[in-house]
Formats: sequence, C-alpha cells, structure tokens
Amino acid sequence: MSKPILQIALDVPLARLFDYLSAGQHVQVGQRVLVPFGRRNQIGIVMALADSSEFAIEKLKPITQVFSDEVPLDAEVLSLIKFSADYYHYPFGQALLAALPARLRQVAPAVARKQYCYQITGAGQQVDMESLPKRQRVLRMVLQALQNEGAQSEAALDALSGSARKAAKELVSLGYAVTEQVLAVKRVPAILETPQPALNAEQAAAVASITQEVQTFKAWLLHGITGSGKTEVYIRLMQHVLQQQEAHGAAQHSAQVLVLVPEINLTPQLEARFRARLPQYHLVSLHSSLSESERLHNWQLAQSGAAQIIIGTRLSIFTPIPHLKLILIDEEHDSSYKQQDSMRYHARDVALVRAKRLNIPVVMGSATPALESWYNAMGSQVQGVSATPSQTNKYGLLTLKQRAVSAAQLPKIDCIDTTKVNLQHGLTPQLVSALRLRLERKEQSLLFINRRGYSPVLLCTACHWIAPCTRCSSRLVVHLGQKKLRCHHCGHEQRIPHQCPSCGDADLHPTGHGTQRLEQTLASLLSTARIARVDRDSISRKHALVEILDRVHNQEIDILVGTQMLAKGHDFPNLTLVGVIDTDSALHSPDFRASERLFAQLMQVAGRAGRADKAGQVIIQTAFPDHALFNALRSQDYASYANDLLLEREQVQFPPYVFTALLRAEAHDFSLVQQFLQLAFTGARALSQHVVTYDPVRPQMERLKGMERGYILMHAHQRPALQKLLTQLVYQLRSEPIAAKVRWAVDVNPLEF
DNA sequence: AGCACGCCGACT
DNA sequence: GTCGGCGTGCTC
Repeated sequence: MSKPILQIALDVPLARLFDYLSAGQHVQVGQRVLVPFGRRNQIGIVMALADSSEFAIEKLKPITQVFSDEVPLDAEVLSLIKFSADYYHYPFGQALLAALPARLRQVAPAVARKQYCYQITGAGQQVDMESLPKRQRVLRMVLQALQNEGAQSEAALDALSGSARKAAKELVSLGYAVTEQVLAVKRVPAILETPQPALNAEQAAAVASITQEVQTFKAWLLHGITGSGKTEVYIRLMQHVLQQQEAHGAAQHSAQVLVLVPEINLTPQLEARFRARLPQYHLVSLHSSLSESERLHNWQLAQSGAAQIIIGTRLSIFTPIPHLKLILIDEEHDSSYKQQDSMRYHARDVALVRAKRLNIPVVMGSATPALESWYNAMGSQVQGVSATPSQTNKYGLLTLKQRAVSAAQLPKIDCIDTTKVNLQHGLTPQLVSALRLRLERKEQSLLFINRRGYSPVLLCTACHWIAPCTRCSSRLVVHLGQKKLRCHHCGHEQRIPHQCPSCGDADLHPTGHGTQRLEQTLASLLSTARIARVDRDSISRKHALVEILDRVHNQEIDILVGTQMLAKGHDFPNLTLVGVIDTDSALHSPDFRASERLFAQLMQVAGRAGRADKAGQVIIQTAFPDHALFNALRSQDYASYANDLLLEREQVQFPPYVFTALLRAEAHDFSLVQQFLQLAFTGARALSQHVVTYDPVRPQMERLKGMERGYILMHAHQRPALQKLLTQLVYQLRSEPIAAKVRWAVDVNPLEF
C-alpha cells in the first residue's frame, strides 16, 4: 500500500513543501500533479511520500489530478535544483517550477507531440499466420513484421503499406497487438556531411588529454584564441563520448552530451556546424526563441534519452538528461550564463556541480576565460599568484595558441591617441583613411561602438541641463530616427523637447556619439560606402540580423556599424579592418570587473579582423593608449593580463580571492530600503565573525524603473562560512515585518553591483 | 507571489 | 448609501 501523504513543491515564494493526501492514487516522486492551493489550483511536483504530516491531518486536502502519463522528473535533476535553491538562497518550489518548460507549469495537460507505436502481445506472438484469412494481405504483413522485427512505429507501418495503420488497429482490437505512445522523433533532413578536418598538434593534444579521463569528473579549461578551432575540439569530444554505448539493464542507451552556449545569435551557427558534422546523432536545442511547444518537445526528447546532443542556454543546465556523459560550455566567460533575476544562478557553476555529482567531465572553452576560471586553472603556476593548494590547479588547462587555418595571421592592433589628433565627428583621421583604403581594396570594415542611439545625452548649452529619466538615475538617449528620447534601462520614451525645461533656452544639442550618429557620419564622409547598422534597435525583427549578415557575406555591405551584438562568432573572410570607437569609460569604471569584460570584448572584436588569408588590422581610438589593457591586447596576451589582474585582486582581496554575496533590496520609498538593510546589516554582523559585512550602500544605478535600490556586501575566505551566514540571515529576515515591505534577494557570487 | 479579508474616501 | 484603495495575513 502506497503512503497516503504527498509532500509537494509549489511555485510559491515559501521555502517549504506542502502536504496533500494522495487519495488512493498511485503517485511517484518527481511526478506532476494538480492541487488545490488556497482558492486556486496549482501545478506541483511530488517530492516525497510520507506516512504522516506535521500539519493537522484533517486540514490536508486531496490532490486534484496526477499527470500519470508524463515521465516523472528524475532524482538527479531534483537534487541538483535542490542544491541550487539552497546555494542561491531561493525558494525551492519556485526554482523547480522555473526549470520546467512553461507548458508543464500550466494546468492544462502537456500534449506532447507523440505518436503511436505498435507492439506485439503474447497472444499475437502465438498466432499462426495461416489462421488469418489469406485475402487480408496487409494484416498478415503487419503481424509478421511485429512478430519478426518487434515494435513498429507509424512511419514504419506507412512504409509497409498505405493501409497498414488500419490493419495494425485491427490487430489491437483482436488483442494481438497493443499501442504505446512514444515521443515523435522528428528526423532532421540529412545534411551533407562535411569532411572531418585534420587536427593541428594542439587540438589533438587537447582531445587526447580529455578523452583519457573521460570516465571521471574533471573540469577542463580550453583556452584558445579566436579561430584556434575550439569547436573542432568540441566535435571530436562529442564523437568520442557518443560512440560509447552504455549498457543499462537489458537495453543499450546512447550517451548524451549537453552543450551550453551564451544567449541568442550564436546558437544557430554552432548548431548548424554540429548538425553537419554529427548527422548521425539526434540534436535538439533549448533556447528562448523556440515556441513553447517546440521547447517542451525538445525538453522531452532530452528527458527520454532520445536526443543525444542537447544544445542550450543557461536554463538548460537543469534539463533532465538521463545518460549525460559530458558537458561543454562554450564562451564560458560570457556573463549571460548568470541569471540576473529570480534565482541568480550561474549556469557554469551549476554545471560544475552537476558534472561532479555525475562523475563526468566538463569542458569550458574561451579565448578570454573568466578570471575565476583562470585562477582555478592556474593557481601556483603563476608567479606571484599565491593560493592555497585546494584552490589551485582545480581545472586542467589546455591551450590553443595557433589559428586553425594556418595561413590566417593575428591582426595588427594600433591604438590612436584621441587627445593628439583632430577628430572628425568623433573619428580619428587614421581610422577614416583606413576605412577609405578598405573601400578602395573592396574589403570590408567593422566599427564597434558600445552605445546605441544617436547620442547618449541631450544637453542644454545655456544652462547645462541634461535630459534625465524620471524613473531611473540615468540619462535619456537621443534617437533621432524616431524623434524620441529613450531610457535604455526602463524603456521610457518621450518626444524631444524644443526648449530646455530648466531655463527655456532653445539651444538643445545631442552630445556624444551612438551607433545611429556614427552611421550618419560615415555616410556623409564616405558617400560611396554601403553601410549597415547592427544594434538592438535595428534588429527588432527576428531574422533581421541573419539578413544583414547574409548581405555582408554576399559583399553587399562595405562597413558594418554596431554594438557588441557584432562581437560574437561571425566569420567574415573579407573583413580586414575593425575600428573601436570609444571604450574609455570602461577603463576607469568603479566596477572592478569592467576591465576584465572590456578586454574580453576587445579580444573578441579584434578576432573578427582577417580571419581568412588576408591580414587584419584593428584600430582602437582612446585617450589612454598606454593603458596596460591595450598593451596586453596588442600582444594578444590574455595570460599576462589575467595574471596582472589576479595580482591586483589578491592585493585588494576581491574575487576570486574571497567569496562574495550581496543582499539587494528595493522599494518605491528609499527609507524602507534603508531600514531593511540596516536591520540586515546588524543581523549579519551579529551572526558571524568569519564573514566581513559592509555598510549598506547604493548601486551605480541608484534608481531603476521607479524603484530606489541599495545593497549590503558580504565576503568571506571560506565558502561554508558565507553560506551558513546567508542561510541564517535569510531565515531571520523572513520573519521581520519590514521584509514584506521591500523587494529583496540574495545574490551569491554577484557579477554586477 | 496570488488572493482573500478589511476598514476608510469619492461616486452613480 | 456603494465601489475600491492597498495594508496584512494565509496558503497543506
């Protein structure tokens, strides 16, 4: 007799489970159920079965429905989500439900794209073919196929005969066959398999190292410059792992691989390459541009083991993958792996935990690894970088220094001092003549500017008033095309005023340069050039980016102007010049991670120049050409720059030398935020001597979307001390009345302040 | 988080 | 006289 009490996780911000009566229904752990909760019905996941409840038994309600036709979530994923919810101090039920495809969070049953599969019964097996009427040719044919070849899918039946499905149904009604629903596996049309390129020595060494230890947990950092062929290493590793068959009971299961990729853009390219090179394996993707039914279907294919390659963005780290044997993380330094709301998890860190628990390898690739990863791969190898043995050499380090296309040269990088030349509309003469040269040679150029819009500020020349956002502590950006002022933080829009609201003067000037203005300037300066702009404003439609990139490939574009959207993974063989307009603000940002990010970004854009056999040039306009960052960039020396940054971080005791966490709070009324944070601050100080807690402060963006913000920072040398404090602090705060009046959240290992 | 209940201001 | 403002409290 099954246990009568069900402990169920629900999508509510309460860190506990809810007890229900199973009402005699057979229910398993991990199963999806519908339960009455307050006045409404909620979807829940069964976490445990029990004989008794701490809650008054007469108050327990019976569950409404069990979705018993669905595969329950496996213990491994449930436990991974439990770990994450604890580690990131987020309510477990919400973490769990958020990890499911939206279709599974809705009350309606999830109608998966399923198809019937026919299986022979014992009775059917015994049937003598001769006992069936000779004239029912198709019926006999189907029965024979079932007897001799086993289960038949609808597609297989269709291949036998047009009326085979009808015959199969008849066999079912005779009791000779049964149907079972299986997931429809959509066969991707065969792509011409591209030939396997030869590996260079470095690639071969990397593959060999990893495949040697492919049966156990190990984290690998694959540090390879742009164009060094990291993708080829991924492909070889997948081939190696997928060829292994795993005996699981009587049946053989193919291994599965999870590939994590940063958000948007990049996915189709990598996916296409994997499909072309690994056409024999079933590949599915999980990302935000899928429709909800596609997402559900792909998720179920991963869960059922039918999909062997799962390529997805950060949320896919929580997908059930029963035969997971390898995790690949492309561009591991990318900040889109960190969720910036609800549960603030880092998919890379969760992946490391998952791999460790499964005892499988995880391979993180990047040209510019996150400093945390570099530190874990380096440790004592770096001169001057000290670390305790437990923190060092945690990762295996594999380096790819050569570009895979042997003819390809590293681009030449020049910094032009903007303080020593006359700028024409923000452009140095050197950059303008370099652009002219490319036009003459019929080569392409890319201009990188990290500001969209026409100009970042609207300034009154008379009284120096600057158009502010009313809901955020930010300036409104001028968008001349739509004749609007727009806040890039909250989306607020207003018309461009004709006179200054402060002094009444009509001399309002757009000041500074954005992508739109740069595009306009180029058009007037280089009238023959065909220019395209790529930023969030010009790429409103889903396929707009693809269209523009196609035009670039077809040589219909001479100059591409855009934001960091352009930085990633697009190969343009005829692109030989990259110009970087203005990144100086990041050099002196109060955010200690700004220079790390800028370096990664510039390395990435620089990698766009001269990919094929043509030498590339990178021109960076800056007022600080001697900055250490540019020196390192010129020599394309990530390692020495990263080691310098590590030394700095060690001196000031910043991550990765300490573990940090934030307690963030926001409210319409700042005094509530202050009260709450003060209370939390005193609480945290009292709770632990091993954790350093700083006074409440305000973030760079003090006000956002009409909410006044603040936070306290905590750091510790030992992760467990910090975790313990956070657990106790969150527990205490939940019972404080003020905690209900502000929006607050814990951010473990925050990336932004 | 929802969604109730609950007690005070401007409306048909 | 009601509709509705969002304060506080609960959900197995």
